[in-house]
Amino acid sequence: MSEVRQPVPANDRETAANRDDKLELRLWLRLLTCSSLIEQNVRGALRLQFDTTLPRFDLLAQLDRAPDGLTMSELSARMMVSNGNITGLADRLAEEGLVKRTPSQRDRRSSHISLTPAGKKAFDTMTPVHEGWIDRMMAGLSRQEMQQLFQLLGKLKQSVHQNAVEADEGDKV
Amino acid sequence: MSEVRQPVPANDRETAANRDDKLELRLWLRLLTCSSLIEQNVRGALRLQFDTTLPRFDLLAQLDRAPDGLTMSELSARMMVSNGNITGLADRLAEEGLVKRTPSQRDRRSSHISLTPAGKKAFDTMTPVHEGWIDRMMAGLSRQEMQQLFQLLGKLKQSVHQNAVEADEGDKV
DNA sequence: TGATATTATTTTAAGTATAAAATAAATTGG
DNA sequence: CCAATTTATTTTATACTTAAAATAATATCA
Repeated sequence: MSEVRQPVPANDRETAANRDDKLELRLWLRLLTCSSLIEQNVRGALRLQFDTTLPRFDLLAQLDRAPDGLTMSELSARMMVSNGNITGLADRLAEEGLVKRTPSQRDRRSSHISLTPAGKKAFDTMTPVHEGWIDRMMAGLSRQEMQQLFQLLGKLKQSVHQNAVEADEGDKV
Repeated sequence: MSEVRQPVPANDRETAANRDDKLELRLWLRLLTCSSLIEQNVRGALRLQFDTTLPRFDLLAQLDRAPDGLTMSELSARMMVSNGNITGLADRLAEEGLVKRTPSQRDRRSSHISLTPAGKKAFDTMTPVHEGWIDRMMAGLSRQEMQQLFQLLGKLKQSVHQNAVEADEGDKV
């Protein structure tokens, strides 16, 4: 009847998971929903506007913040993915001429990955646009809400580190 | 010197990304860090304790909450992954005898996926343990902090839906 | 020293994920 | 009714991701 369609809740992980579930579980599902939502948006936009992927952009971003380059292990830790994953990603980006490997002098096992000029240029083109996407997606939150969210997520992060299910080394925060 | 090692900040996406970055970006990186952390923990625990994977568990969980089963499209929407992904996952789980496809009577294009008794049993074994992992990882937050976080993430979710970069249909919440 | 352990990376195999094209069935509008 | 469109799913090709094994180099310490 009406020409104005009412907003309809999107179907996501929270759809059928509610009332009777514990707060912890609902919180996790909502956190995952938010994270996935933003990730999908960024992923799609990177593909459409720059014909690249999120892992590639992420790797370039890590390198941009580390002018002296990073080892494979450091990249693996910061991006929180497996070693083998980084090997493949770095291979592809090196093929495209965006990153280069420099063998370490002190340790012949490791090498430093860094941006090539082409890689730096590509990243510098993308990053302000990327930042705009993030700003836009968070536009519905006030400054204060963002700060509060940031602080609460900091607490959550600490809690997960302290109570990790496995690999509980006890000395990471 | 001391026998008591001091906690050392873990290296993650936030490591080199700070001071000079905008709040929005830092918030996104922290959100992604939290999400990845929990995900990795759950993934590892599922593998160690039940020799299964997160996508499989996730699909079973979705079906458990929908006793009448779900179509491929519904699963795809709720798990926020592509259609083709669901096809493959459902194929593997069907091979393992945990889910079954029932052709729809009304629409010959679609089928309903549902848990088999074996699938239900497997899920019922895993879910209380899974819930314990989540509870444990969130143990550092008070009830009130969890509620606040839940509420703020709700706002964020809404904001992302409203300001999506692409596929902005304008009628989903 | 030299055996042992640890660390850094790559390789392998399998699974997970996407986008795009293909297939097939249902819906819509003339 | 029927041509055109939309919808549901699968297929294809490629990329990403992991865990585990393999390699190779470094560190440790009796």
